[in-house]
Amino acid sequence: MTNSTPRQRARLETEAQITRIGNRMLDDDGLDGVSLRAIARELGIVSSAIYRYVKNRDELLTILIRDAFTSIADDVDEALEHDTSVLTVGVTMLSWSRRHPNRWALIYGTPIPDYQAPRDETVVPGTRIMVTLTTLLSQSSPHQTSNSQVPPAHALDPLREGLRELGLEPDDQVIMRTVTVWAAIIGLINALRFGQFGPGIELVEDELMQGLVSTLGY
Amino acid sequence: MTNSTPRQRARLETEAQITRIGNRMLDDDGLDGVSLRAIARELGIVSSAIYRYVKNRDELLTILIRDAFTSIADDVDEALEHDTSVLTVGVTMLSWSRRHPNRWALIYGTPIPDYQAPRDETVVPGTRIMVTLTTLLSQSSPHQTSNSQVPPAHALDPLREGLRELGLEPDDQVIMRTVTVWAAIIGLINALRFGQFGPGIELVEDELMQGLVSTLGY
DNA sequence: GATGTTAGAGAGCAGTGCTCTCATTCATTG
DNA sequence: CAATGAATGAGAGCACTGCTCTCTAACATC
Repeated sequence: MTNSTPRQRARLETEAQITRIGNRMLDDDGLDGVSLRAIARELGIVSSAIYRYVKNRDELLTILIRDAFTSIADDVDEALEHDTSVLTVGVTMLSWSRRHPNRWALIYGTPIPDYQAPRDETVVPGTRIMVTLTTLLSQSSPHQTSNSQVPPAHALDPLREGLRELGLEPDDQVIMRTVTVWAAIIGLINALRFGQFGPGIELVEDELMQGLVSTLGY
Repeated sequence: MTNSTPRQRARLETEAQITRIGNRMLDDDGLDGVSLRAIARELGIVSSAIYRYVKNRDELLTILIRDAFTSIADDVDEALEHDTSVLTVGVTMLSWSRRHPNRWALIYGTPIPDYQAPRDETVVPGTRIMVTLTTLLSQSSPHQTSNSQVPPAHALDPLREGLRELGLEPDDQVIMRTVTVWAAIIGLINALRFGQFGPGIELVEDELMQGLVSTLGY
């Protein structure tokens, strides 16, 4: 006896198709191109029927966001197996962003208006790389002694609490370094992906990442 | 004899009102809240009449973008008069972003889909801070000797050309340092404004900027 | 085989940007 | 000063979005 009826199988298939089409529309036309009506159209279904599979547009976005976070974190994890370094994190993320610019914008760009990320679904995959980076920076210290002063202990409380929930207990120096490195890496990629340096810069992306990481002392 | 008819004066007033309302809607509800129909409604005008004053939505956005770039660059210029340092650039931009988060997202966040910035109108105000930063970094060298290797000369050609058009001729070392510092500062502010570190981090924004700039060697 | 759930159709609401036509008001010019 | 032409606004309409509600038909289960 099969424990799945034809209807159940059809539903799973349709759900998978929806996320597939959604991801494709995101890649092709950006977030604005992701339209529930267009997906329904492509499924050969009337527009209202799509709501049998997806509560609303935000729920679809949550799926796409989770997918993207997972994809980039998987890439980073795999790359770190071959070479465990901050630079590897940077260039791997950079490479991923080059292949999926719209997905990058979805997870690291301007927050989507009115969208509220459901903690349970996106927080965990969304923090994977940061956790990895924190442990990485806990082990290796920077080549240059960074003279960055640590702010008053209580100021870092909320951040420390957030990291504790993820199973980490780094000291304040490491927290500060992590935040700095994190912001710098994402900032560089954002600046590149969003074209803030004008055209032509694509040719030196990797060199810029290398320069940045080495400037940060890693 | 007045060189302006009542009609001309009314037009100027209406145009000013449109940008005023547009800016307010941007501040209040983000870019998605900026709707031509809503502006027309507030002007007591039928929706189609708004197109007598504004070619289309993109033209309004161009105005808002130019305004924002000018505003933040003015702030930076004024702050630098009192204290000429990289840190001042960073904290001033950070402070501006705190006061105008939606305007910040407009100019430094994810590019607006399908929007094409008209070179003549936005490029000049949009590059003011970067030009300032480049000259700043041309004069003062970093405290730590950054061991960032410079990429092959031709790779920086497009960037060098862009800077030349703005009246600058920095050497490659300075270009690399500028790009790095620029990306790091914007990246940190983006990460803060876009809530990538979770809630509670607002309390240490300035300290983070201080730490970042000092880590960069300034 | 009756019952209840699920998938889908279809109409409709409110909102957006934008275009086109028509009327009215104003400014300029013969 | 009267006529011409430009500027302003009204109104209807198109195409698109997310989303809701009601109804019907297919399917699964008891």
